[in-house]
Amino acid sequence: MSAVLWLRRDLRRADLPALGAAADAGGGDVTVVFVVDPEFFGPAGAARRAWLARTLQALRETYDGRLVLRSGDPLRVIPAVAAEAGAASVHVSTETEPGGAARDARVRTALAERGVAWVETGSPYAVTPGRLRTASGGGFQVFTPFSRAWREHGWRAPAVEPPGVRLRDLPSDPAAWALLGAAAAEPGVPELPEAGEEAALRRWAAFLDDGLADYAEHRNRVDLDGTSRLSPYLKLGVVHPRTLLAALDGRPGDGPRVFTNELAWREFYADVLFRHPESLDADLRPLGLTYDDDPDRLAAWQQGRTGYPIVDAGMRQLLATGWMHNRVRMIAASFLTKDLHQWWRAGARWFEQHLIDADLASNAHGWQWTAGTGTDAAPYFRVFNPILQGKKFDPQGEYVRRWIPELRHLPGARVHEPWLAPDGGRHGYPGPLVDHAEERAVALARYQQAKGELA
DNA sequence: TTTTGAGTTGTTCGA
DNA sequence: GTCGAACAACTCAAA
Repeated sequence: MSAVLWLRRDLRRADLPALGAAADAGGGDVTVVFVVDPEFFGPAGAARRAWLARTLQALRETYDGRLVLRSGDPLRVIPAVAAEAGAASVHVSTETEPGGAARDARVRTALAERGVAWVETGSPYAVTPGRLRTASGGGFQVFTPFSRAWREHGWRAPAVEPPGVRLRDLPSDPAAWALLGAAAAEPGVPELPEAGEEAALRRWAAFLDDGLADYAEHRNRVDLDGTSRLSPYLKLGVVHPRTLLAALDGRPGDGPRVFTNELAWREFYADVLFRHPESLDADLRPLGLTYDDDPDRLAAWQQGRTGYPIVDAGMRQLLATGWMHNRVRMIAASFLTKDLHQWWRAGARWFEQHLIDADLASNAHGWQWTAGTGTDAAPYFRVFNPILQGKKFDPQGEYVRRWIPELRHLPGARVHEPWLAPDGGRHGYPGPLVDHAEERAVALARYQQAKGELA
C-alpha cells in the first residue's frame, strides 16, 4: 500500500496534517508530488515565478530530495502519478479558492473513476473557510463579529509528523525542474527573501524577538521594518498560520493581539471569497459606479510616475522587490480608484502579477474595501490624501527617498511635496499627474450619482 | 420580531 | 496645533 501527497499551497513539511494522513493511509509510504500547471505559472510575473521556483527547490531539500515534480494539467498528471505509485489514495489540504476548488473537483472525479480515494485533511487556514456561520446560518460580512467567532472557534495544535514516514521517489519531469531552474535564476528578477521552510521559521523567530513587541505601533510605519514579512511564506504555505498562532498563545500585549488580528483578516477574506467566488472579479456590492479606462494613467501608476511621491515609491518598491508595504498598498489603491478613477480590478490584476505574496482573497477584497464595493459598508468619503498619508506614515521621508532617487535632494518631509521646493524640486521626477483635491471631488460626485441612480 | 448601535486602516472644516 | 463634528445614511449582528 502507498499514498500520494499532492502539495499545492502547503509547501512545507512541518505542521502538515495531510502528510500524517497520507502516512497513515499508505502504511508509512508516501509519494510527494507538486504539479507545475503552465496555466497558472505562465501569466505570473518574473518575481512570482522565481519565488515559487526557489521555494520548490528548497522544498526538495526538505523532503530529502524526494519531491516528484511534474508539469501539465493536474487532471491528467495526478491520476498518472497515483497509478505509478500504486497508491490507493491521494491526499491534499483543502483548497477553497474558486479556481483551485474547481480543479480539485475534476481531479477527484477522475481519481474516483480509477478507484483512487481523494482525502482532504486541513487547509491553508487555522479555521477552514465556510466553517463559521452567523446566528442566522450565513457567512459573515463584517469583520469584527467574524473575528470574535473565529477566536471562539479556535484551532488545533500544530500537527506532528508521525514516525517512520518512508518517502518514495518517482521520476520527475526533467523539463519541469529545468523550467524552475530557469525561473529561479532569470535575469532581472528582484532580490527576494530567502526561500524555504527554514528561512521562514528563522524570519518568524527574529520577528518574535525583535518586532512583535512594537508591532502595534510600527506596523503602519512604511519607513521602518515593522512588519513580519511573513506574507510571501504564508502565500505558499511554507509556514502555516496555526504554527504562528501556537507561538503567540499566551503572550500578552498589543503586539500579539494586533498580529493575531491580521491573521484573522486573512481568514475573513478567504471566508468571504469562499462564499462569494464571483467577488474575485466582480464588485461584491455592485453600486453601479462608473470607471474610466485610461491605459496611459494606468501605466503611469504601474511604473511609479504619478508625481505623488508616496504612491510612486510604493509602486517602485513593488517592481524592485515583489513586495510593498501594506499601508502603501492602500494609498496606491486609493489613488488608482479615487484619483485616477480606474476600476479596482485593473490594480488588483497588477498586484497579482507582481506581488510575491499575492493572496487572491486578501488582494481582491483589500481592493474592494478601498474601492467601496467590498465588505465594509459604504464609507464613500474614504479617500486617502497621498500627501497627508505620506507625512503621517513616512514622517522623515526616508521611505520615499529610498525608492525615488530623483527626490533624494529634498530633506525630511519636504519630499512629500516636491512641487513646493524653490527650484520646482523635479530633477527628472514628473509633476503631479492630476490634482488630488479636484479628483477627490470627482470621486465623491460619482459616488453620489451612483447612489442617486440606485434609489 | 423589532430595534439598536457598531462598523480596520479617512479627510476637512471650523472653533 | 489640536479637537470634535460632519461627511450620508448602509448593513447586519445582537439585544
